[in-house]
Order: sequence, then C-alpha cells, then structure tokens
Amino acid sequence: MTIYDIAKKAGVSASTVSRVVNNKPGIKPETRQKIEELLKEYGYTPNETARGLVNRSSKMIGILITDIRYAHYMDIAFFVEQELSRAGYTCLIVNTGTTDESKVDAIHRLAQRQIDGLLTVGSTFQCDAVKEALAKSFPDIPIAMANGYLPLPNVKGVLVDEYNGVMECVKLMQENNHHKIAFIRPNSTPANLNKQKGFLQATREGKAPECADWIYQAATSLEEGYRVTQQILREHPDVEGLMFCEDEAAVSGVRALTDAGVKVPQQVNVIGVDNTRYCEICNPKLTALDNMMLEMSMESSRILLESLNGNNPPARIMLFSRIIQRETT
Amino acid sequence: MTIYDIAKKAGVSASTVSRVVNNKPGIKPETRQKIEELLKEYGYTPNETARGLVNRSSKMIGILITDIRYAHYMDIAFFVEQELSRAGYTCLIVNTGTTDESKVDAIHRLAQRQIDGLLTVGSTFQCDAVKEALAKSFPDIPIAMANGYLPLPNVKGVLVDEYNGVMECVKLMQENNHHKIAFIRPNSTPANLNKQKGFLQATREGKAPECADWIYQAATSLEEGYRVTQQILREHPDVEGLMFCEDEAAVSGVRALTDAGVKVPQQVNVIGVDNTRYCEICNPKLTALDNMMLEMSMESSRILLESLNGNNPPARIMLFSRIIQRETT
DNA sequence: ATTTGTTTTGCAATCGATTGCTTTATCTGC
DNA sequence: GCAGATAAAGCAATCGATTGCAAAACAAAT
Repeated sequence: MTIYDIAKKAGVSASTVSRVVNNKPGIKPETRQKIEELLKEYGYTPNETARGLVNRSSKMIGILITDIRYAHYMDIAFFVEQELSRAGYTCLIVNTGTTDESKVDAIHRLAQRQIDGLLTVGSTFQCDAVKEALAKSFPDIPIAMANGYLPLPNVKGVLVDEYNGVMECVKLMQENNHHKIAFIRPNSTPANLNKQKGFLQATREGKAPECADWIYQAATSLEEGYRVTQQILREHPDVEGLMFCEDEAAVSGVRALTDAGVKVPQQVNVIGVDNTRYCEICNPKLTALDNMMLEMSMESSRILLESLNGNNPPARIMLFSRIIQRETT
Repeated sequence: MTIYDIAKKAGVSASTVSRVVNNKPGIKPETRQKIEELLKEYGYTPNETARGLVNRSSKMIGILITDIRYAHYMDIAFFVEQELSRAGYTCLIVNTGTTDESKVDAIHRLAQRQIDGLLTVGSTFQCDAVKEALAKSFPDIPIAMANGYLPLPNVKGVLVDEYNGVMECVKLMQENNHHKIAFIRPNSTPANLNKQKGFLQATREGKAPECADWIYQAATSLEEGYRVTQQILREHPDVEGLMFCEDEAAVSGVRALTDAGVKVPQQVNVIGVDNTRYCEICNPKLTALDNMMLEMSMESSRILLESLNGNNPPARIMLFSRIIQRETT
C-alpha cells in the first residue's frame, strides 16, 4: 500500500494524500475525511525509508554499547531506548566489543545508516580511536555520551563525579575502622583512573598510606573478581577492605571472601560501583556507589533530543554519585 | 558524498560508480581502479536509505523483547545481534513491555521501518494479540521466534522442552528426598503452563501428590520472589522444595529462606529456570534448568538468516534443556 | 575500410515519499 | 453574471541509489 494506491482509490493525487497523512493544511475537510477512511481501511503505513530519503532524517538513533550483557550498561540502554522511542525514534543498538578496532568498526557500520543522532553508553568510548572515528564518520549529527565526554563540537556528555564518590566510599570504610584497602579496576580507562585518584586521595589522608600500592586489575567478570580476591588475600592477608570499580567482580569478591572463611563485613568491607541488581542478589548484599544510572539515562537522552530539536544544551553535565549502604560495610 | 559527486570527479556516470561500489562486472579495470581510489579518498559510504528504497530491503532486523533488563532475554539478544550483524544486518531492538497493547503497539511502530526480518525473544509473544498483529503488519517477511512459536506461514520457532525439563527438576528434588514442592510462575503464559504440566506430572508420580495445589504466582523480580517465598513458608511450613519458572525470583527465594533461618539445600531445595548469571551470584549458588540460551540464539538467528536467503528451514525446532546442579539441591 | 562481435559506459525509469509552484475550483461582493 | 480573491488540488522535481536497455567504443575478422 503506497501513497499512490491510496490516491488512485480516492481519485486524488499523491500530494493530497501525503498532505493528509502529515496533517498539512489546505485540504478540503470532506476530502481529508474520505482519504483518512481509506488510509485506515487499507492499513496504510508510511514507508519510512522513502521518507528518510527526502527528509534527510531517518528518525533512527544509533546506540553504542561495548557489551549489553553488563547489567549497568543494559539498564541505561533500556531507559534510553524508552525515552527515545517515546519521542518517535527507533534505536539501533550495536554491541561494539571492547577493543579499539571493534569499536571503530561498529562506528563505520553505523555510518551507512542515515542515523539522526548517536548515543554512547559507558566510559570506554572516551578514547582517541573513537574520537577520530566519530569526527570522520559523524561530523554533523548530535552525539550524546552517557558516562563520557569527548571534545568534539557535536558531542555532549553526561558525567558522574566518581572521584569524590570513590573517595567517600574509602572514607566510609575508614570510618568503620577498616584502613587497609585494596583497589581493583578492570582496566585503565580515564574513568577508572579517575576513580583510582579518588582512592589514592583517601588512602593518602587515611591511616594506612601504604595501600596506595594495593592496586589490582580484574576484568568485569565473576571469574576475575574471584581470582583477584584470592590473590589479594594471599598477598595481603591483613586486608580490611576491597574497593571495586564495578559490581560484577565485587559480588564475586564477596563470595571469594566468605568461601575463604573471611567474615564480611566484620573482617573485610567490600564496595562496588554501579549499584546494579547484582548488589541485591549478593549475600551479604553489596554496598555500592550508585552512579545514577536513571538520571544518567534521562539526562543523556534529554540532551540528545534537545540537540536534535536544534537547541544547544550544555556540553557537559555532571551528576553526583551517592553510596547505597547495604550489608558489606 | 553521493555517487554523483564521485561520478563527476571521475568523469563517468553514476551507473558506473554504482557498479564499482557493488562489484558488478563489465567495468574496465582501469576505470574501476580509478573510481575505487576516489571512493577511498573521499570516504564514500553508500546511503543505505536510498539503497533500501530501490532494493526493497533495508538490511535491518527488528528484535522484539518484552524487557531487555531480564538477564536471560538480554543474553539472547546479545548473541542474536552478534550473529545478525556478522551477516550484515543491523538490529532494531525494541522493548515491548509485557501487556498485549504495548506489544501490538511496538509491532506497529516497527511496521513503518522496512525491516527485512523479525525476531522475537521470549515465550510471551505466543499470544493471539501478537499473532494477529504480526499477520497484519508483517505478512511476508520471515519471522523467527526464540523460545516461541505461532502458527503463521512465515513464522519459524525454536522451542525448549521445558515440560520434561521441569519434570526432571522435580524428580531431582524427590530423589534428594524432598517431596513437598511448591511451583511458582510469573504468569500463565503457554510456556509457563507447560512447565506447570511438567511439575504436575512429577508430583502426581511422587510421594506428595497434594502439592499439585501448591501453585503460586510471583512476577519476575527480586521483591516478588522474596514475598512469595515468605507466603509459602507461612502457608506450608513443611515445604521441602521450590520450583521457580525463572531465576530472578528464585535467587530472591533463596535469600528469603536463609533470612528465615531455613537451611538451603538441607531443608529446602530451590531450582530456577534459565540459568542466568544470577545463579552464580546467588549464595548458595542456584541450581537451574538451563534452557539452552546460546543454542537458542544461534538456532533462531540461523533459521531467520536461512529464511532471508530464500531457504525454508523447519517451522519448529525443539531443544532439550538440562539441569545445571549447583548448591541449592 | 567495413562489418561483426564484444566490452564499456550512459540514459532514463524506478523505489515511495515530500513540497514549491502552478493550475483549477470555489467563494465573495458588486 | 463577472472580476478578483482565496481555497483546494495537481504537476513535477527531488532525495540517492539500482538496473534494463540502448548507445558508444573498441577489437577482431573479412
């Protein structure tokens, strides 16, 4: 069913039908009604591809996520999709993988689609490779970054103050009289190095400054969280706290501790970051730094929509994280 | 950069450039090379919208999921997206919500996009409302259902034998000498009623046939899993096993039991379905019926791709679930 | 040099919409 | 009943590709 088929049945031209479909003025009420009936009768739906071609807008938004399986990213993707589809956009969700090449590749693939805007989820897109690829492939469409920012003219970013957030987490453990704290990060992205700075600041001001060296690496996975916790227990049997950069490794860390007969939180405090649903499933429930997933989703979709509407929202928005205390502190 | 811009720079016609871009034969090697260089130099990427219009194919696949936040759906979505994008398709992931209207609405929204195929994730799409909407909006494109099936000519489905799966689960508990078992389902979709039949069959053959009435309802959430478990403990303090239809409520059920001082698995066995990562986070780790998420993803994307390639894969594929024993049995 | 046959290339229509401009229909007032 | 104004509808170009068919270019054979 095209606009021409309807036009023929109504005995009018395609232009007239188009004007009815788009609620444009200048159509005689009776004609309009007649066409509207035909539209309904034949179940006409406009061909968005054809529309996209002439309007130079596809009403599609690309969403880049390294791996949608991580609960926190997925939550953000969910709410962003909800907001954008409420505004009439359809989301192309692309899992980019974690390497630079796979991310750039995903950007190239998206570039063929005439997307109206782009939204990235997660701090891992803050890198030169991505910046270059975005500058080349998407020089003019609005780009919003949830939990990230890149200095490009068309990029707006929403960030969380994780520096202070992590610092507060460490201070919380110190107040519980747990001073010997290890810091575990999945990699050394800018976001995680920022958290690390918060950790270092707090340990420097605390009673066990030697912990500034207790920095460990463990990928975002249950296996790695378990492994690194065992390693920490071996290397520092006197450890009193674990500060993870995300929840997945953290919940597994809790398990490694209880498996080893270490009492949580009495002997060792554990804190994660992201405040995913894993925290509630963990036993004891995991205390975590909530980096405002919902606000992040809302703000990033909002600034994207604003940019799409021709407004110019602030380039960077800063959110403040907060600690959700549960049973591991 | 359009094909015309390149044509002008090369001093040829757009048709020639198009043929080079699409690797069609009948172009003089030197001409081809010259155009290819220009293509690279100006970073030309074909406009898929325009292509889609003339080819009547968008290289896009719609993916319907009730709620991507549930780990099991999301895992399937992840692998399906991976497979389809490997084959050159882009995925439009749409969260449909759980009500009939919201699902139908999502289908209508997708119908405007010229998608080449459709894939649904989860058994909740097996209902008349969806069937009707699909028949109307997508009468000719291939549709694949991961964990579902609808009797429409263009629908192919991958199913899991959960009837026998759940029956085996119940039998496992019975072998552990736990006979008084409650069954908890989030709703009464065909898939869950099928599981229920497996439960009933096993209880009927077991030593506590009175449990055939111990059927409870709890939505897929931590809160509901906790609530229903407390309710079961109240109404049947002698309960010896909990058979959940999915993992999320199940892990929370485990927590409700341990919080109430009930020993798991000594006093009460618990089994979930889906074998999501929640199982490993749960403490004690949750035994679950693995309904073959990876195979499900692979098979459903495979049959979709086959249909897209003009082959005619079998309408229904049956997978066999298996029990992953962990610490709650 | 001319004809025939084979490569290459270009023309123009097409896909399904949108929209500026023109034409036709309708209405108003005298 | 008619000029002039306004409302309604249609024409045709456009978006950026693809492709059947015709034309041009080139090669080989007579």
